[in-house]
Amino acid sequence: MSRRILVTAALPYANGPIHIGHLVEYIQTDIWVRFQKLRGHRCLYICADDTHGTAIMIRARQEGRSEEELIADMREQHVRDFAAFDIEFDNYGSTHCDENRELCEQIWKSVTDAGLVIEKPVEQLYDPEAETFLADRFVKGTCPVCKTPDQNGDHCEKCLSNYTPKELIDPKSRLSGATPILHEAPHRFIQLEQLHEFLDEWTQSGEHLQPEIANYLKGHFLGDELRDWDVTRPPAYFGFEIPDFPGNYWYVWFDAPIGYIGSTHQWCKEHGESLDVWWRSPDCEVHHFIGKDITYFHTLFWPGILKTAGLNLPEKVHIHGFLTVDGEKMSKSKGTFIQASTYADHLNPSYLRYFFASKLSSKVDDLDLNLDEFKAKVDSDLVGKVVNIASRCAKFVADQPLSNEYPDDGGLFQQAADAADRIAELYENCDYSAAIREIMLLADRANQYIEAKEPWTLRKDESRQDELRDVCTVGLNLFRQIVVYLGPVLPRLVNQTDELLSEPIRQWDDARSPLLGTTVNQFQHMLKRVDPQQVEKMIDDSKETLPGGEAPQPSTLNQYNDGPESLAAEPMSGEECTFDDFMKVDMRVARVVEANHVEGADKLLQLTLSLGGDETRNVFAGIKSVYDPEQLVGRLVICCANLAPRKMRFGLSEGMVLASGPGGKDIFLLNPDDGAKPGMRVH
RNA sequence: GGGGCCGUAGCUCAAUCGGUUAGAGCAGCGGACUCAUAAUCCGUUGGUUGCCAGUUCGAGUCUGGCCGGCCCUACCA
Repeated sequence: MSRRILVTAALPYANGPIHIGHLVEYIQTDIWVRFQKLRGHRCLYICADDTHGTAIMIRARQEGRSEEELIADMREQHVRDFAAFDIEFDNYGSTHCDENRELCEQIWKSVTDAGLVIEKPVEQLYDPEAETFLADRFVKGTCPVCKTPDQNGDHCEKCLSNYTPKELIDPKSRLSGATPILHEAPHRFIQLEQLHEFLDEWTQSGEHLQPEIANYLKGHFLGDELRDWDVTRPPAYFGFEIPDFPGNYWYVWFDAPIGYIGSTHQWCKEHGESLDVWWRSPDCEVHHFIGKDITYFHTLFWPGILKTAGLNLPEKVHIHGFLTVDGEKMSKSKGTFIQASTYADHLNPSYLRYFFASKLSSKVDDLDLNLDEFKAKVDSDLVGKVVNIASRCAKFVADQPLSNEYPDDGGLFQQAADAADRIAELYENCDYSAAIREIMLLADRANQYIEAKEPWTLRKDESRQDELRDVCTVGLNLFRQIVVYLGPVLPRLVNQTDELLSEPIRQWDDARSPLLGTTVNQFQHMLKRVDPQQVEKMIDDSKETLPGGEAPQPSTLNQYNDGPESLAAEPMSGEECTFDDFMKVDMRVARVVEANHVEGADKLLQLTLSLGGDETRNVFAGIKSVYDPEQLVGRLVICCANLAPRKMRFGLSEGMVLASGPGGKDIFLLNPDDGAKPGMRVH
């Protein structure tokens, strides 16, 4: 029975390039879609760029062009990157399109009519110069708890405390540097709580979500009242204006998932189909593939909206974990923050498709790209086992036809044909790694068969040429079965096999009947081993392209705009320091009780530090270029109190004041947060 | 602080409802072969299932505690 299936992958944000972390999802989804199509189902792979929000607006301003120009540019890059990895969308749209706007309006009307929308005033910091409200991460200031300057609007890196931007001391806009003003504006909220009962049932039914996700929702959200969702933004904002709320815009997270439908609508218009067939039909299964970071939106908010608007609920939300590289978070400094285009410059995308497939399961676990394992797996499985089968058979029958009758192979072909359902079920359940294991088992058996039949011996005997042809007929048919099963993962290998055997693979069931009498063409190399030098180059290139380049992600990594210059100027020592080593250095809070110029010294100031009580240290510090003695008296500093005393030209120095910076005008004394007392040890 | 997930061979992972002697692949080691991209084939080493207790005729699996890792959340579950 043929199914109608609509598949989506999460919409990448139009604020940065695609990297290999993104690719886990798009490849996982692409494999699933190709699998469904190969099985003969009607299946659409829908995606789009997510284009709205403050970040896009700000970036467009910084680059001096319109948002439309920016997102058109990004979309082009994204499309190119996806194509390089054989990720084949049926439609790749944009949330900034007429179709999406219409759908937003319709759906908004539905949730409004259902009585879910409520208006409440929201106080937020407003940048009077940039004329926009500021999201928390666009405000900086001094932490209200520990008084550390230059902290984010909602969270202090130093003392890890959370607060609201309103509490921030001396707040500044990151956009214009202006002091933000507290403004109140009306926002509209969706009262998700009204759908609580439905969401309980839908998430806990066991049919739509992985069990760990259902548990997570139950524990984190559903046990309590669901919070109202703020889904509108006052100007200025790049998005769609709301018809019944003039001057205000839908929050990007409202129109982003609707983009799935908007993009489908575009496809429908092009193909003369009705949108209802895909989104308002019990006969259509909707499947979303997403990363675990956006679980909430897709498992609570989004089903709630769909339900209210009378649209198809997802049959399944497939959630995957994050990608790590060599066991760690992707890192720019280590060169493991690898962009799709950088990868494609050096390595064959099929490798990555295969590697991801061999690691992916239906669980939410993170997936590790260990580069040694990557090479070992591709070399051993794909080149050594799979392609090798064709490589060791094809040349014996090049430019000749295969046998007209399928020879006795001891049941091998039938055995592999019987695996079709089992492998299909594994693909269907997203247990790709298990499917790959099954398929590799078939490859092992095929190699064993060839080993036993020794076609290279047969070739030498004129009287056994029919036998040789039979052996190759078996070998190449076993190879072709494997290629059918790997087809969703490796479309290029399918094409190469089509050419070799002059007969295209069209469907999953091609694995059930052998190919006979077809002419075998000259064998061409299908896949090379992974070149370790290229892997290295890719890592090197990833180190170079990022600093100063375009912001890859609106993540914490770059929202502070901290460049690598300081670290580069003074690289890490690379030497490890044990805890005991560290404890040998006795650092103390100290108060500067006296500070004087030193006659004849160009850079030095003489400081008298008090460690409390009678304990003092005489210290010469090279900070004259920046600090006046007057401003130092009374302040707290950190000093090393057990540094061996050193006789200097101007006297004995009994310690060292801690400061950072390259020198000259750039010297920054360390100071403890309020509350610290002279004499306290620094741990 | 609270919660979730996880811990099985050197590495990556299996093991149905609690059921026989915990299995594969890769790596390693020994051999064979020489068609094939230094590929392949045969054989083989390798385990206190993180630790401790408990339930049970029987525990990798269930319960409690501890250790370690990842993640989510935060004067909330």
